[in-house]
Amino acid sequence: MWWHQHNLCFRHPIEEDYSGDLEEKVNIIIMYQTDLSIILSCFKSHSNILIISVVKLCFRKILNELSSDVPGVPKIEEEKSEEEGTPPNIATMAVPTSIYQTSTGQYIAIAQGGTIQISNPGSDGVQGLQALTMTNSGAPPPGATIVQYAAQSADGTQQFFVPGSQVVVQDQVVNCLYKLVAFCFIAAATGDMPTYQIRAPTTALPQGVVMAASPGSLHSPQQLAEEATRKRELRLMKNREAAKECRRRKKEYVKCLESRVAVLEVQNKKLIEELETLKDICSPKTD
DNA sequence: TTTCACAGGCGTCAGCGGTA
DNA sequence: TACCGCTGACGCCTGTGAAA
Repeated sequence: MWWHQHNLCFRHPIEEDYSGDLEEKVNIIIMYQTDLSIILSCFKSHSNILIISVVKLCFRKILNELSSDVPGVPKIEEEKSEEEGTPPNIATMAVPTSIYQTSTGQYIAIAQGGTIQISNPGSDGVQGLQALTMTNSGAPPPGATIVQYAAQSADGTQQFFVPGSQVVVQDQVVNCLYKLVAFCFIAAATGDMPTYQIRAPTTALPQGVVMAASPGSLHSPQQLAEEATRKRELRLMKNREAAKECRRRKKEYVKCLESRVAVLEVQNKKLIEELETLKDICSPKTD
């Protein structure tokens, strides 16, 4: 069977594949899922040549990726004769206008029309499973950006607002979008949209805080010392609140990642089952 | 009941990056 | 350049469950 002739095997990502980092776990699962999706789509198009090429490409990438991180996972040698350049019959896809790679290796593709596609290291090209569309029209709060999220497995498109001030630059955009994606995965999985607030930076002082006089109005060393003490207490109080908020966000983020892992593992299992079924159908009966 | 290990939360400090 | 917010790291405190 070509399956085994090409030293390919399919298995669900196991715990040993992960180094314990939750984000890495999510990325590895997405990687598997993306590649499985490509393989499945090839299966459905009944092109065995295409299947072999794509499967080899996908799994060499997966195994080589794992072999660099996980001891005991063998590398698959490059087969330049087949893989160099774009094979003439290999699937073609719409190429977005702009592709960026972040410092974490994620690919961000911005297509015409504003759709943002997120792909991960090890996935093939820019065929991301997530798509985000950002627009600034309509009637959202002033300065806000509408973010539409659509996943292949989601029933419908979710929509929510992100304050304009939260749209920052470079990797922070990626982090922000990834959190939104994780959040929407849960929403898509549970079928409802939980309450979620991106809080605007507070400008009001907490109760009990008294604004100090300007330094120019202080004269004696005692007044200067009191001013320094007030400033320190104010700074400590603000930092205390910031630390609480930071921990709350971190817990929420970890919960999102854990939920997403659960959802992706279920989806992976279904994809593998579907793949096994199609494999039996497509395999020669003599094998 | 007491002791101990562990987890989780909190306050603080330090360092980094963004901003005016 | 000073200021500010965010976050990792550290130490402390408290609650909890298991073992003696």
